[in-house]
Amino acid sequence: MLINELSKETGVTPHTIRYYEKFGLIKGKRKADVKSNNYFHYDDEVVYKLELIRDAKAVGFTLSEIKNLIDAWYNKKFTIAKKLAILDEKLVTIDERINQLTEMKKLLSDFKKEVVESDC
Amino acid sequence: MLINELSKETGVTPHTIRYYEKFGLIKGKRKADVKSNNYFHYDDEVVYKLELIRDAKAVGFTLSEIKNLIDAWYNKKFTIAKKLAILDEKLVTIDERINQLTEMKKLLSDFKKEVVESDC
DNA sequence: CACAACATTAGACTATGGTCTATGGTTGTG
DNA sequence: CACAACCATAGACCATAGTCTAATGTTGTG
Repeated sequence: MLINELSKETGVTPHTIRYYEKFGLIKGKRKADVKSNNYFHYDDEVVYKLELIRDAKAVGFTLSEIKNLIDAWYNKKFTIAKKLAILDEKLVTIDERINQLTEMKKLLSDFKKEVVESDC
Repeated sequence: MLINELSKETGVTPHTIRYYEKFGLIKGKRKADVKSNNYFHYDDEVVYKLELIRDAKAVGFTLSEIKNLIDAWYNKKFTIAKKLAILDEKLVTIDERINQLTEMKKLLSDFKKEVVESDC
């Protein structure tokens, strides 16, 4: 599929898709048999990657971290040990973030109680 | 205390403290009885606010959101209802983020299992 | 075939959250 | 009193993650 279709399928604008491509997160291919234009074609793997990017960004990973993750996922040159190292690192980060969020939640809940009780 | 002491106490650089002050997150006071200089003085409330800012930033709140939160905390002009609304909103955000992180954790854990199993 | 809709690249611009530099005045220790 | 260490303001600069514009070529429908 071409960039516009990919954009519609994923909700990521063509601009941002090109930005990600330049960043090395995804890759389109030019068809050798098409000589009249130089359009990039994208497959379902790219769709899945864009969804992964969206999710990973939502939890606060930077594009560089996501690149790392995508390499663990798709780069056949990476050894199993290396892939596991990347995954474990991200899992630790996620746990830390969940802990921080839980603490912040407690802080706000406690303060909320205070505010409610002050109303007497 | 002056800005340098505040910086040492909180680990936030004087530069960033001034940036936060310009942003409206904290406020120093000039002493009326000191005429020879125009130094700002900071009290313990500011120390606490800077710690709150550090924690809130760590969980992904923007400075604008934090400003909001600090207003709920310290702004005496806000009604109790308004304070509770702000707090509830932030609590919802935190829950959403925890859910997203939990999902991402599952995704990575599953993929990790796949990688481990591929090693047979 | 005109013309909209789509494709490409390169480069300028934006917001956020700082960080650094310049300039000039103040305070405290040897 | 020299001089380092400190304070203030203003404005330039940086990275991240886009977003927009310009210039130009291609494709598809009436």
